[in-house]
Amino acid sequence: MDLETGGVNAPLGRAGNGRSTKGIPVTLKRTDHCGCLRPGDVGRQVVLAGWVQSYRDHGGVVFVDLRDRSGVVQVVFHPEAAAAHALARQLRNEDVVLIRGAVTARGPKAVNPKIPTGWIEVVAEQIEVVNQAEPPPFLPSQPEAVNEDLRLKYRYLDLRRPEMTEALTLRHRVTKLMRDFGDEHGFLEIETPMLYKSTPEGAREFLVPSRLHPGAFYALPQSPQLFKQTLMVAGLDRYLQIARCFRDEDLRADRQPEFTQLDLEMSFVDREDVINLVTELLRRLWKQVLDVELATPFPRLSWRQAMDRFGVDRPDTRFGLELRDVSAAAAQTDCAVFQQALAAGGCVQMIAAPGAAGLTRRQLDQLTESARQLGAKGLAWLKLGGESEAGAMGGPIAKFIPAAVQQELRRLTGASDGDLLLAVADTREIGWRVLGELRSTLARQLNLIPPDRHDFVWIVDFPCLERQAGGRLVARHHPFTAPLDEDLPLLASRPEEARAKAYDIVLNGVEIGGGSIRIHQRQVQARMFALLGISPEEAQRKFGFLLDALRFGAPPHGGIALGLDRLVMLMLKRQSIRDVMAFPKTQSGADLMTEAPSPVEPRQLQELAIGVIAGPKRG
RNA sequence: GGGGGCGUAGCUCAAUUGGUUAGAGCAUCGGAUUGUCGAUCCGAAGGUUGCGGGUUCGAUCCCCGUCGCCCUCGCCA
Repeated sequence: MDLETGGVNAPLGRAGNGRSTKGIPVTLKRTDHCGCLRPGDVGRQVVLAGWVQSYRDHGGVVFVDLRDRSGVVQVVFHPEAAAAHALARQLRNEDVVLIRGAVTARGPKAVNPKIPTGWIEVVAEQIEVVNQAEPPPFLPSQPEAVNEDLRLKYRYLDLRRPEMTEALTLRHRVTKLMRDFGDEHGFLEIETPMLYKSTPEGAREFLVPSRLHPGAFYALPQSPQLFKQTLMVAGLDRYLQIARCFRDEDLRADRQPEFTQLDLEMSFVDREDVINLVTELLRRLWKQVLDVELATPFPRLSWRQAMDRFGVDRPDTRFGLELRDVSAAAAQTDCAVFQQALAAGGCVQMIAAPGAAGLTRRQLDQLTESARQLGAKGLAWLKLGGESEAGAMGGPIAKFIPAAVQQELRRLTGASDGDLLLAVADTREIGWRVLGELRSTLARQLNLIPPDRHDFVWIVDFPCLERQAGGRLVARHHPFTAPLDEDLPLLASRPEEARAKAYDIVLNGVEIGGGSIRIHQRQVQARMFALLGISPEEAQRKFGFLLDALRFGAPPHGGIALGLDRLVMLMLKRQSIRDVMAFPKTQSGADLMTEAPSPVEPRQLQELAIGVIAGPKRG
């Protein structure tokens, strides 16, 4: 090939904007990826393919930063390669090019230590401009953050950014490892239907009209729960799926209408088997993807311990500020709010905020206000030490607390001078809720959360059931969760106290997965439905296929689902699961790139026997 | 459904107490430039201040409505 021709391209005619590159044949074939070249490649002839990230035209020498998925490398055009040089001078951001040249060591003064390829550059001999780009709405290399709605509209530009490429790459490595791990442990990857039966329990469903059955609908699955149990009855023993799930509820930074779970189910196992397997999976993920060695087994808390110590069932164990029940000490005070709460059968709970005795009255008022919004009647506070002498207590209620009880409170909470005690006197549940929330808020405010911690904890022994405001019992996990064997008798007498063979895995205060051992006996399942107020007819209508399956030889089985998006988000320390999904939706469920959801043709509705009551919103 | 924040040039932002011709950096276009890497230098172009209404002599600024995005409570495993 003639090095002087610089390829087959005619001049680009950039200024005239007659910019078609149609009909120009591509003759070069890629040999290497931009970001992978190293000093060891010096001397090699390579062909690179990628996008122009920036160009620096010095009149003579021209530099082009060429980017592909692997990274960026600097390409140099010298005037001696005249044709290539002439084309290079007309390059613009995000043009797509193929470049042939020699990998060359940079001179000592020309090294750029900021990029991995900064010790070498490619001296171009030939360039083919595959496709010219119009000036994009934003540049993938732009240092300032771009509005998220713009990023979502031009997602293909956004995904060119290294952070996004990194996220999708890591996500791929995570799912690949999950599949490999499952394969090693005897799991079969089995797909389950997306067009599914509507079972209006739990989350609101997306409905899909059936053309062949006018007036009837499929639902998109909230999860493959019932199918995976059915697969166990089928004797497939171990099932795994990277499963898409759909829930039509309001969105958050960590919630999308469609999201992904690692869903798995195993036969002839108990709780320990599932916990051990998932612990090993997580240990391996952190080791092989993040190069972090996790200490296993992970700590384990019963649901009740988690609530008593942290006020929530997904405790962030990276910091202290634990709740303490100080009811016994509070009973020995003359404090009216304490006495009233205790008399009403409630309790007094406290947290000790280290070094927070210096909070201003205004800050304390704000805490009190948020406590009220969370349902408390108020928030009592005590400053230890502070303005007065060491060992003293300050605050509006301090004078009602005898010295001996003050000492007892210090002992119970582990607080000392300079700390702040916050107390809620109310029902136990409100105390949990309020102090659990304040605990997180204070930890952030007081900077008590250590970075770079990976605090996993298993939460076990959840209550099976929960009594709703109206007095009705509902399943806390789902109605197929088996009670602990020793708690089976409680179902008849005190059902709220029965604990379940359920487990959640929590990382840094975020629930990343949950599962249970399922009921595999029809009689137990029938009792559970009865407790939940689901009549046999209703149960048969909604879950008949599973009840049938339980009659024909169901093995004991159980499983878990891990939220893949949240898991990857935490691994990458991103603030939103949208940043670890290729094509996420906005808070109102819109896809700004494709403009879904959109109105449809009347003909389509007619075919589906659907009438629309309210029209779509007008922009 | 409720609460809060944001919306100004293609992008990121500024604009004094409501005041005269709405500015800057990047991107774009033209020119210069042989070692840059957020290149540099000279020049140019670029605005329905999300949209609609109101108050005012005068609105980017104040008020009402509306649309969009984000955070959050409710909701949701």
